[in-house]
Amino acid sequence: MPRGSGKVNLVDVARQAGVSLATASRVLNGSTRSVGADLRERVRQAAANLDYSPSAPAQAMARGGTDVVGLVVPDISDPYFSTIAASVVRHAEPHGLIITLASTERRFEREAEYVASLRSQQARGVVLVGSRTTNEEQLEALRAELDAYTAAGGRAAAIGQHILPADTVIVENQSGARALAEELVNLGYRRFAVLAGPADLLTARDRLAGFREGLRRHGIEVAGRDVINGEFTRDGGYEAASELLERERAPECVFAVNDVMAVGALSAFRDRGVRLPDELAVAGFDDIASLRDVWPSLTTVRIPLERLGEQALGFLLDEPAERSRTRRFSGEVVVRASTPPVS
Amino acid sequence: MPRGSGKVNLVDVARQAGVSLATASRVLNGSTRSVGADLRERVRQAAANLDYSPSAPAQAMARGGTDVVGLVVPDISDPYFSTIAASVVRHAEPHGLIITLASTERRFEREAEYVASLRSQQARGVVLVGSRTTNEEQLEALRAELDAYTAAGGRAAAIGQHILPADTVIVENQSGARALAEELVNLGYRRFAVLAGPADLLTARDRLAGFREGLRRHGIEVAGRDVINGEFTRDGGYEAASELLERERAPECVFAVNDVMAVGALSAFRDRGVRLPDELAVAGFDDIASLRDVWPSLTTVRIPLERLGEQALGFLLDEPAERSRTRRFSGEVVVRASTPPVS
DNA sequence: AAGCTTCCGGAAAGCGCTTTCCTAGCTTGG
DNA sequence: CCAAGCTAGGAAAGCGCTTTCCGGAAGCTT
Repeated sequence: MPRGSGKVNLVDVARQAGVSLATASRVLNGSTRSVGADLRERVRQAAANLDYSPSAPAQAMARGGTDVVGLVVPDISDPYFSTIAASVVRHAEPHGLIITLASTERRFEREAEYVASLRSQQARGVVLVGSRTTNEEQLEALRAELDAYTAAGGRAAAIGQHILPADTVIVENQSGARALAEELVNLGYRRFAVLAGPADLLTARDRLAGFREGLRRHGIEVAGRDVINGEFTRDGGYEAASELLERERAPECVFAVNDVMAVGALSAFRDRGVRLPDELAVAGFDDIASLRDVWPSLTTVRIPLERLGEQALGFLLDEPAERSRTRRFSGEVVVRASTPPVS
Repeated sequence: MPRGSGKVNLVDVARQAGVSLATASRVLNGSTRSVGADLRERVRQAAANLDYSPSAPAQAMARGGTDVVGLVVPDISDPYFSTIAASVVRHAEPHGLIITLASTERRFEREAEYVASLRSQQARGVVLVGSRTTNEEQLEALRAELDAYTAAGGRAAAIGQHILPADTVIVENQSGARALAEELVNLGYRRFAVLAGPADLLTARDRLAGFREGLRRHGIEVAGRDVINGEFTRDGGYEAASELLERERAPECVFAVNDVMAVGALSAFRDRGVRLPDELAVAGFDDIASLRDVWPSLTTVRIPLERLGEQALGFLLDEPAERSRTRRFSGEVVVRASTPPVS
């Protein structure tokens, strides 16, 4: 490559090819209008010679839009979200979409800021991942921002609960947790405790509610004191589990509302000398791939995480619909070593 | 917010405020030039009223640059990379940088494409994460692209090996592995095997070399047949470990060159009925946080992953240096349950 | 062969912003 | 009291591209 000297633009290419700016542009972006084969070749050559790289901002301006899609997750280092992110990135690439990543560090009020930033960037769409809180103020701010964004032509998709003005991919938390509960009862467990995550996170609430419902079908209740709230993280699970062990009456089986908490709980129990899985059973939710190697391997509810991002992107690429759409994915109970049958 | 009707620009704001375009611009981007307090207030009001959102592409054009930083990782769902990504994202935010994420799915030839795309986007910088292969052709393509990018004013940083024309954050793989080897010998192990990852990945090679060097200091060799190559992933570890068990003479201790492989190996051993950790010890490398809950907990080499992204970003924000800079981070051996002292 | 359509290249009008460059109006000092 | 010096607002020139809109040339039709 010869000296491009870093500042080659279409004008240079056109000049070198001996054609007009318009022609050069037409050749280079495979436009609808045809261009003579000879000129086309000349332009191609010139562009290659000069190592021409089109200015994306200029294109965005002229075209009135970009190929950027914003991805907003609560915490990219959490394997649940990084798996979803991977699926979004993977499916974005073939469509020529560029993914912009934002991690709110679970400070949900920042989601609105990111959406504002995406509007400013003229991003084509946004994918909001993660559970929403019940904080109405935050929700309202986010909704307003999303409305402004879609009014400006942006597309929005959410993965989680359907409480935003956006096409939504829903995980059937409640039915999954219910099925899990029933399975655990079938295995012979009767006394349960739940590590329930933050009280205001909808995902956590749904899973708890579903779990309780499943138990209730068999006449089993979980007392409020056996439901321990905490962070939706590994450490949150560890702490909640530790707290649980202080109680006088230990449960037979602990349901952590996600896998990340469940493995934290596993460690907490082990650190206190509990013999797993015989002395205490543990179940999780999500079936995170990178957590499959813990011992005892987790009984959990498998979510098709790879599909979630794909579907969300699908929404963005589809024609905008009149009303926001919904796609539900259900989970599947997977029984593993952490919940052996009660003998 | 009144009807912005989605298409408000600075001209509208200026008109509503009854000032010129120039003044509106000066107010809104806290420019160097002062503007009378009254006008300033009028512009602010107008912008708020109209729910004005500046066009980032237009700004990029006029300013000749963006605040975008590209992050290129081999696989965002791998906890090693997602941890680094988290640290990059976290430290980007306070500087107003926007992170664009690309995951190559370990197809390294795509790194060059992404750098080209970033040049086109006028991105401020790029952070390339991950081990390089020894494939000279790929390396050359990437180097050429990076040179073109920096020639155009972009900044580049790499996390991994210093074989690219970029400021580099280096993990001291070799010395870390050496220290680990010596520690394992001190614990009483003598017969080792290594799950070595891909033969052409520099990181994997360095760790293997360092490990061997450490053993050699104590007069111990690892035969070539006890070094098993495979993918740098969990499944790669599982498979390599399975292969190992077919051998006639089992080792006392297995070193997997990263934690992800190590946990895969753990599962493989367990699936074959090996009693861990007494019958067979396992050690890893990286000390991935989300893998700390496996049992037996992994002896490993702790890398300050959170610092890596921070430092890389630091390079991008610094004044460009004459020659490319280097920052080294060393690992620290952490002994846990997976390698009990040999009695 | 004249009138039509078709085809293809070029000129030019933006896209929305930043930033020089001017200029009018004030302040200030000798 | 006037020249010199500031200050702050506005006009306008880009930034690099896409895309109408035009017009000349070539191909068809009858």
